[in-house]
Amino acid sequence: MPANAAKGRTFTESARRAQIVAAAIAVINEHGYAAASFTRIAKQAGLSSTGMISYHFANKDDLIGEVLTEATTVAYQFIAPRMDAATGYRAKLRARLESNMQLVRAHPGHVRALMEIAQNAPKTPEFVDQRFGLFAAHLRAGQDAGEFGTFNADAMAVTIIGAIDAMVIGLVLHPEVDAAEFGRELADTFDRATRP
Amino acid sequence: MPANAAKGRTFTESARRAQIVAAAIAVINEHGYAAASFTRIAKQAGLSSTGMISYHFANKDDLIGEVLTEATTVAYQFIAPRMDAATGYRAKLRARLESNMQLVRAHPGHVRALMEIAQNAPKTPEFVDQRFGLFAAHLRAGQDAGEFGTFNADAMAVTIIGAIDAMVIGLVLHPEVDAAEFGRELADTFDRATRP
Amino acid sequence: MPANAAKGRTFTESARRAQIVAAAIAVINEHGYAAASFTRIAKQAGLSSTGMISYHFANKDDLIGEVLTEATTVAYQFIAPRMDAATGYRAKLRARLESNMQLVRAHPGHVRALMEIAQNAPKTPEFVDQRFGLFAAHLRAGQDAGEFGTFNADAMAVTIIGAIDAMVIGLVLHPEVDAAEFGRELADTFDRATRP
Amino acid sequence: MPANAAKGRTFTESARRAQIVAAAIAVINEHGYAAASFTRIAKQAGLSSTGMISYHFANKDDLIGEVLTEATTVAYQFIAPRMDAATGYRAKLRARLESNMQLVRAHPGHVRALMEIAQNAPKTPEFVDQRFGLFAAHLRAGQDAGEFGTFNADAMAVTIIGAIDAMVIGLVLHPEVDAAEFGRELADTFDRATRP
DNA sequence: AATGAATGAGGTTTCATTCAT
DNA sequence: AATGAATGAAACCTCATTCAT
Repeated sequence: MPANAAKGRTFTESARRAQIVAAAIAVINEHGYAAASFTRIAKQAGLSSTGMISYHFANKDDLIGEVLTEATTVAYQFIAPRMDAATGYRAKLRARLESNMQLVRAHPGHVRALMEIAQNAPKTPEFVDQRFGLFAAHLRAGQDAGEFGTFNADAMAVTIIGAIDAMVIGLVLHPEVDAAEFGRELADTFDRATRP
Repeated sequence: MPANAAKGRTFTESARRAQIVAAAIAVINEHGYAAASFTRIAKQAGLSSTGMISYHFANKDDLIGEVLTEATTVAYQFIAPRMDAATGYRAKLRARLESNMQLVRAHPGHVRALMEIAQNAPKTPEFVDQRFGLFAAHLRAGQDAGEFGTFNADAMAVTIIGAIDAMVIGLVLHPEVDAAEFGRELADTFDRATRP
Repeated sequence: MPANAAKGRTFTESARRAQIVAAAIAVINEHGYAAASFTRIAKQAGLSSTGMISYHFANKDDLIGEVLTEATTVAYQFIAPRMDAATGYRAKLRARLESNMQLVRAHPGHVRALMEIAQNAPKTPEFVDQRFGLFAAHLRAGQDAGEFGTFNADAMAVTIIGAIDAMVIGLVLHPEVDAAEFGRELADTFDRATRP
Repeated sequence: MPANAAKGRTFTESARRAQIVAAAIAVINEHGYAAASFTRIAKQAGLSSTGMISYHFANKDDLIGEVLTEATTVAYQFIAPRMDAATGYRAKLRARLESNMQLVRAHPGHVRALMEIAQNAPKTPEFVDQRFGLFAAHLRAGQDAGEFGTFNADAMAVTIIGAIDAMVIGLVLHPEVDAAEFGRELADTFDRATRP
């Protein structure tokens, strides 16, 4: 009687969850979030019943939440080291923007799923707020350090996040575009915009 | 037997369509696009059955299309004169950005619906592409005129559009925020970013 | 308040009915009986509302009945003189079968409609029974006159009617087939089968 | 989540499918094909919802297809051995016709359903064509063997099939008629018609 | 630990018919 | 004589979830 039995998960249990999450990501990529029903996910995962999914996840939110966690983890593991390698708020911002665009080509499936869920799933404000908070804090710290100029950090955070997401979606939809170049352009844009 | 009877619309017919469109906008605002079912819209409009909606609109796409038309018309009528009043590509860009944020407070329902539909409805890439084309053309023309600096106009167009949408959504979700100020910040941001 | 106001029909009334019947026949030919809804018929007739149809016909059965009458009348007027021109039961049977197949090419629309209705409409047993009675009587009379051999007239009537309908449908579906030839073959078949 | 889960069917699953197919046959017999809605079939089967049917069958075509398979199987198993027992094309034709009429009394429900579906369902031309092909081939082979006389085999095939179907329907509608006798009459008719 | 079966609400759409004007 | 508007039942189908085994 799992379905999140107090988080103490056996090996099999974890494997099953991972398998289902992977299937969900695949389905979202192929058909979009709206079409990611339990039925389709089960079929994709080669499961014979949707009951299987309900057994391992408390409900759909639980599953989608896990997909979100998986996707953000992948993103984080890609972006974080690249930011760490950069020195200073300005350079870190550039690293963030450029690596985010490279991520689109490195893990297209996860990125696409992330975007679809963020846009369409009903329950993601906390996810949005968290991202916003991190950006705003970075900008304010950079301003305090004198690396950034004068601007409303909240407004700028929203602006940058929106720009990132739009460009990510654009790159996903247009695989022929040079992601690295667009990433540099994006970084240049906000480098100019945040200059002291 | 309407449902788009060759466009020749009666007074009553037009009134009902408008009423239903208004109800759809209200429902989308309250529950989001995904939950905007005929049943909910009918209830919101005080209609006794969904058959009523099907009678006046050929199908859901037809209804959503009308909502989109209505919302974009409202937006256009708000923004266009403010852009016209500005002189030069740079000033027009600022007017566009600032008025777009004022629009959020002037017509919150229409803006919210517009965003929800653009993000969630399956049939809107043309709408997206059109907006992108207009922005890219404006930027290129401004570059040719020497008002803007050197940058990839496509990348910048995506960036600006994403920023607009994100800020609009942010303002919608946070009514306490000073939209005019955020609009000015947004305009300042891209004024710096596009400077020659 | 017509809808069969005691059969006393004005000129306009009759014209309207005829127009609607013609539209119904056209729709049945294009989309089949099952798709012959009031909505489609009204559109075909260039009417702005299905109310118009309900106004002139008591209900759908009434309309379909009129279509049936119209089609059978056309068929009768084509076949009757050709039977009359033939002498004797045997020759008349041949004339009936051959002319019926020629009718398919002469009035394809009416024939198609007739078949569709006879097969699909729920309320046509009387029509079927009437046709059966006429055939059986003809066969029995021919037997009494010594022109036909010994057989169960009822069974033969059913057999012939079924053969006619199947061949009609076949000809309708295969316009390239020589209807006159198939008509002769059909006549030959039952000439042999009914020979004394 | 069945609905044709790659054909690997459980016992329960098969039982339910059979139950639903049986209910569909019963409904078609009582109310005709057009009225054989999921709702009515579910009620007939004692099921509480139409979702149940959708769960076991991919869609209505799937269900109707199964009904058709079931009915043709029953018919084949009745007719085939009787044809096999006969020697020569002429005798086999007689066996076919006579046994087909006996089948009406042996399995009235299946026969009625078969007729209703063949006539009314949209997706059955292949079924019709196949039957036609078999008959035409039999007739031609018999002609080549010198057992049948000279006639257009295609025309004769259509004729015989039409006669069969009409008589089947007639027998279904008139239970008091002696099916065996009518079967013999039918066989006699085409025995004379195809004689060399 | 897992599965197959079932459920019932909800989705959009089409339909014939009614009625006030 | 005609029309536009409305109705509500019924259609097929999909969904997330539950439960006995």
